[in-house]
Amino acid sequence: MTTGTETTAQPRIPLSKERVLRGAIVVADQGGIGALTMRKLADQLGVEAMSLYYHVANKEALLDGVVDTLIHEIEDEMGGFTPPSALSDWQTEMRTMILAARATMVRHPWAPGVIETRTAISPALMRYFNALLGIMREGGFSYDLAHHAMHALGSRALGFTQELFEPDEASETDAQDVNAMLEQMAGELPYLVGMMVEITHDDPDSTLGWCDDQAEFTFGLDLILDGLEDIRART
Amino acid sequence: MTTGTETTAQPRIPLSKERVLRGAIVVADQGGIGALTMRKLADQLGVEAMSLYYHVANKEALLDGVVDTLIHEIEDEMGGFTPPSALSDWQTEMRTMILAARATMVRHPWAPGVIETRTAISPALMRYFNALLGIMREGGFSYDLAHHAMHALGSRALGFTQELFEPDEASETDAQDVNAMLEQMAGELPYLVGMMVEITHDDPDSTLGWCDDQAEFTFGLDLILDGLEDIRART
DNA sequence: ACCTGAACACCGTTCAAGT
DNA sequence: ACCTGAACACCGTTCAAGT
Repeated sequence: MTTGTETTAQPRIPLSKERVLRGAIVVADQGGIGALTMRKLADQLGVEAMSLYYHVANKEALLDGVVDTLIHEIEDEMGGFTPPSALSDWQTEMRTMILAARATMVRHPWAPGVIETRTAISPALMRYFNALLGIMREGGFSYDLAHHAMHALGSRALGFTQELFEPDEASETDAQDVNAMLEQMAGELPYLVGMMVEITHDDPDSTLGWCDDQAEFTFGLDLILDGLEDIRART
Repeated sequence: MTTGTETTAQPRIPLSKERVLRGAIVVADQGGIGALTMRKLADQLGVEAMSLYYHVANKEALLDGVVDTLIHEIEDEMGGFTPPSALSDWQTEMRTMILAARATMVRHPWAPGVIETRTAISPALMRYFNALLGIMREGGFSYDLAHHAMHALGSRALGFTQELFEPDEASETDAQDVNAMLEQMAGELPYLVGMMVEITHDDPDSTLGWCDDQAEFTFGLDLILDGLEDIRART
């Protein structure tokens, strides 16, 4: 009851589902998805953990809501998932939309992991997909091809991909360590070592974390979009 | 000490890292990844939870080992990740290898989720990648293009993709429910509804879980492989 | 209507101790 | 060398109770 400065949490504003969801995003942004526990979220909101259950059924429902909020964020930034403008071709419209989604994923690196575990599809996500399908339909796709296209894109449709070789960000292996390691593996893994040697040679600064994620993302995206356009034009 | 039948666990065989890892795979296969706790794994092995820590540093290390074992399984099935045979083109070799990996993922549906969370790369996975790179190199790829290719494939290189619209397997929504739902959404989501109507119309049996995963996987895979071949042939 | 305290079942993990 | 018991810090969640 001290009238001291209320720095982070203002206990006066009553809780609401929206405040809970926004709080969850803040917690995950600051501490990673591991920090998003009911207890820590409650702390962040200046409340007891059990109060959250009044606004959200359980943690799964919380995560569902978080994803929905995030997609909503993309929608607002784009000024709504508007119907295709017919001002440009389907491919550039699709590219623009997906890269906008990607920008949000880059701002919330923990989001892909959460999205992957959802079993229900959020209403906002349905609107997003509807918009992508609209772009393809107006661009001359059959529903059948558009359906294949969604599968082919997979998570890339939402602006992220599952990399298999995620370089360990924690271990700051420098170029020298890498070279020693490569030397050792060269016998068993000639092609892998060959690739890494060539790439680190072309770019002296690069180490194991050598990849330009944005460039690789657009390379893969365009590869798929170009392939789809080929099929569309042929049929 | 009763000489009764030792049904599941034989406490006589001493624990070993291999037995722990194989046990973990059994537990996950039977009860899903949620069932894979140190305590339940210990039960399965007829041992106390704390005994596991003698053979495995912690749960993260356990999961690292599980992934390594799984890739090893692929390797054994294929008779080793042999160098390219030069008997066929790079594209069919790549396809064969990736579809073999996929078969293992289908047998262990929880595996992709575990693989995604790994931060270290397992030795077996390195051999797998080396083999893929070998196929591409011998097929006429530059290391630069092969590198792009690995990124473009992402998790598809290991036989799985992240779908965004995973139909809820639990809810057995029948065609009638789906139609009612579609009716309701038609105004806001015309393209999404249009696609689903057409697809459920073409195949009267199909519902929300309408997709042939294997067919969609190969469609996306071939789209990427064809695109890569185009680039390779042009340069 | 909205929030809380105490309690429960379940985690991963430590550490000293047993054989 | 290999395994265990007791204990700790931390989860999500329930339920009856407070205002």
